[in-house]
Amino acid sequence: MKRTDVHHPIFDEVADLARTLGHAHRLVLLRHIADGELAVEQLTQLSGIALANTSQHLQHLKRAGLVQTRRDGKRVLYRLADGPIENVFAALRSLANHRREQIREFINDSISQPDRLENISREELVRRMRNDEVVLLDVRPQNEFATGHLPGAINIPADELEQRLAELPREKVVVAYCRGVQCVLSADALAILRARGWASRRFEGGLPEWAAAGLGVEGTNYESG
Amino acid sequence: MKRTDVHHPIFDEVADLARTLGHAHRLVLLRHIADGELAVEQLTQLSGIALANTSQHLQHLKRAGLVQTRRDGKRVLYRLADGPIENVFAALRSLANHRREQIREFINDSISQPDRLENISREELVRRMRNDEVVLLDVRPQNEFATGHLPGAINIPADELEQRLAELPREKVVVAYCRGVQCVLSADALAILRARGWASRRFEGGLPEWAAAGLGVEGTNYESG
DNA sequence: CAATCAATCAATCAATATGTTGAATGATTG
DNA sequence: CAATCATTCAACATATTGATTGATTGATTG
Repeated sequence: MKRTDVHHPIFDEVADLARTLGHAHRLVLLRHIADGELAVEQLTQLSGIALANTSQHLQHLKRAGLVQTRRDGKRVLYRLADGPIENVFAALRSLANHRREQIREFINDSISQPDRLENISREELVRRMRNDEVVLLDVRPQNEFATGHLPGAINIPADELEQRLAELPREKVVVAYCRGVQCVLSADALAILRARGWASRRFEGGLPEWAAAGLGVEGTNYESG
Repeated sequence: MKRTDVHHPIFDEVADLARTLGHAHRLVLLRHIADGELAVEQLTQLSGIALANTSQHLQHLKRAGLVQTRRDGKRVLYRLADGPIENVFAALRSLANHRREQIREFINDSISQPDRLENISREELVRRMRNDEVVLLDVRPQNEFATGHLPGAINIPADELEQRLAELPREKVVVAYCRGVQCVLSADALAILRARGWASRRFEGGLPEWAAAGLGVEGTNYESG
């Protein structure tokens, strides 16, 4: 009788879009791409996904209009397309968190609680830095660290952290940071640190928030970036 | 050993969620459920999806935590679960629209190019009104509407349209009109409606053409205006 | 131009997802 | 309790998706 909106194309379009986001690998890739233009091989390194597989997922993302490409010499650089992509991701993540909180009301999962126990505000960070209560841990790659970092920060890229934990003092609170809210490196670092029993927090805003607040940055040429 | 973010469970959870939204049938079902608690068979009627199939998709949604159920007699009623589900929906839809608009830029510029698929003639409008196939949408401000409007028209000023879309029926073609050819309100309205998947047309002549043709006008004192 | 590098393509297999059918369950009605 | 109604389950056929491998294309380098 009532042949309704099943046939309306918007549902198919939205579904396609959702399906494109429906694979962890593609989400991981998108996340990295959101941090800036990256070549395919860099993405394989960052994500640990096999080369051809990475390429396929990237093309899936491209077909869906979520990323765009340009060629630079022999490399193909992927960047985020225009449009409210981050909103979708944020909404999905927030919904996932909401569900997770409901399910795990009892369990104290340090990763899933993006709250006061995990994050440290810029204000609190500045105060505790003055009191020398914290150690800053920059978990970005070396080159990014060299360009600019928070004063006094130690640089241990996230993927080396597990091996180099010994370099971190036990007697202070470790505050990890990376490229900013959309970057998960510091969250990963926190998971590792907490698993190993370090007192640790995450400065979610990362370098961008710090610099935007007009606080000093150490490094070669952060201004030019 | 490289502990990258591929292993971060949030990506899997978000991906699961996205995959659940990655099928037009489930989106259609969700959409209906969002309007209120509904039983399975009602949903099959509304959506046109086969019974067992509907049930399966509903259970998929339930597993994903997007809907909840309760029993009422022999029927099982589905309702939307708590949490920011609508946000995800809205974000996805808005992204889909964004892409669609980019594609459409080649095809036509909806405001400047009168397009027969978009505009409805007075003759066709009259005919379809007689058959009760259309809903008239007056997008002018309230006071103008009060003075005079097409018979049976609903009044939703253009700038409130986005918030009040729920007031419009899905099963009829929405015909938007405003002050006449030189007024862009109805064109804006059409953009919104079509972006959200409404079957919609524009009566470009608006109230002036209607009245000039000697057709009846509802309202307090159109003559005096 | 041959060698090399980055990325994509093509082909395959395994794993999942979907739609359909008909049977089974759970609750209500007479 | 048998009959009925609403929903779910189970099983199957089919389609889609994902990972892997090796070949191929495009651009650069010497």
